[in-house]
Amino acid sequence: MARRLGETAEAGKPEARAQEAPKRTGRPRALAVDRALDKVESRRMALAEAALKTLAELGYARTSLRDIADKSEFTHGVLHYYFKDKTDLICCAMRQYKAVCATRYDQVTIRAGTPGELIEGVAAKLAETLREDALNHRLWYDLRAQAMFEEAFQADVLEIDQRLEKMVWRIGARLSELSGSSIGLSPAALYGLFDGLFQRSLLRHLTGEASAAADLQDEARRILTSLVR
Amino acid sequence: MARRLGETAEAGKPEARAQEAPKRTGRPRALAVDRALDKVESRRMALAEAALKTLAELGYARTSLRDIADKSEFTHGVLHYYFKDKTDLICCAMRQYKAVCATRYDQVTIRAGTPGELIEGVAAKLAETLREDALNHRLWYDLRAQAMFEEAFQADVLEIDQRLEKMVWRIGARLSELSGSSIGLSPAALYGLFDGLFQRSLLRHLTGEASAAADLQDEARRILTSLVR
DNA sequence: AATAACTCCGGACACTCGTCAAGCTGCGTG
DNA sequence: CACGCAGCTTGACGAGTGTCCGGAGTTATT
Repeated sequence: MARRLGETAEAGKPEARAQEAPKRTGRPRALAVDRALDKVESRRMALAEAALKTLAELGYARTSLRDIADKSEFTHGVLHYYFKDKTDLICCAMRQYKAVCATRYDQVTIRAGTPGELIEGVAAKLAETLREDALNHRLWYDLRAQAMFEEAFQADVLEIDQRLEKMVWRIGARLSELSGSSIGLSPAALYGLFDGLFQRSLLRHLTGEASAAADLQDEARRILTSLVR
Repeated sequence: MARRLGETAEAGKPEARAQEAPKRTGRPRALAVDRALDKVESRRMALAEAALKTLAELGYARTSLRDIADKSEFTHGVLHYYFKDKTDLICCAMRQYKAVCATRYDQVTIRAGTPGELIEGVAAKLAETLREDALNHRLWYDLRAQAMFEEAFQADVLEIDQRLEKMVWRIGARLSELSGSSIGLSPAALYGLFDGLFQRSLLRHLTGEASAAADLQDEARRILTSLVR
């Protein structure tokens, strides 16, 4: 007989407990339970990664659960074993994306020793990102637009947005520190500036405009230079 | 018996000729033909408007042709009489949107007599737009994201994007003219700045942040002021 | 008046979708 | 060894999709 939600006290569909506190307890047999939880969590992560890959390729509107399953090593039925529904899966995928997204420019920011180095490094990194990670970024813009319609996505999107704003601001703050002059834009404005510029460049890049990355690099250099002048 | 595509030489599904040159000729009987074309065109416009309304409400991913027809005075069967397919309808709707979208700030730009008036006017208009036309704007961001996945939308989206950039630049040029000092940003950068800022504010506004519009107004004022300083 | 063309309706089609239930397999525990 | 459960597959369901078609009603032409 098949299991139903809440049928057994100990077991059951894993996502029910995956939402709960993942704390390790010192009780007997906790080790086996922990290993099981780890396995569940690693499966969830693998499926979320497949979801990200599929969404980046097809876009939110054209991605079905079967598409996602095809990109994983499982079949479509498993998705409801590890996730409550499609929304739950996509939210989980976004949280996974979140963990990586907002540190991309930190190495450049930290390593730069002069304003010029920082400006060149950031501009080059922007162009590199546009060229080599365009699909993931178009997914981000897609999901952010979806969040304007679908309440379930809003919390995660807002948090990612804030992280990105802080990351951009770290660049601005470092630039200010290295140059000794304060930049005349608020964190929100600086983020809006680079986000808008990148989105514009991404659209052009994806529509076949070959110079989009180089143009972005030039533009970023010019803007950053004028900020400290 | 039902018509098929290309069955008759003179008549046929109207969208086939709606794509062609809509020039009025001086030949006999042209008047009746012209009136028929006008009627077809007005139907297409009405349906495209229903499409825009529906898309703004539900988002691209959740909008079906039946939803659109429900918002019009027709049933779903008519859509394929006036449009080749769903993509054709949405593209037509975008072209209709295009006609209005890029003149929103021109009145403010023209009427302002001092830099302060222009800055205040633009900032106020931004906030007003956020408050009163949020749904149409989230549709725009949605469709722009879709264009990154769907080739059919790219041409129209790119053209709208260029119009918006020019509109923003008209503000910048006027500000430069009124203040006598050149602003230190390129058209692309200025557009990216305001587009990014507005998109950020829209997300916050739609997620229930009550101060989003006021914050946008303050931020815009600050930015514009610092551009001419 | 008769005929043709234009408009529009509503149902039917062949899918695809998210979801769920039943059953198989292999492993670990009693 | 037998049992039970976790993990996964397979197949089915009902709802919803874009598209197409036959026909009815209306308008225009001859």
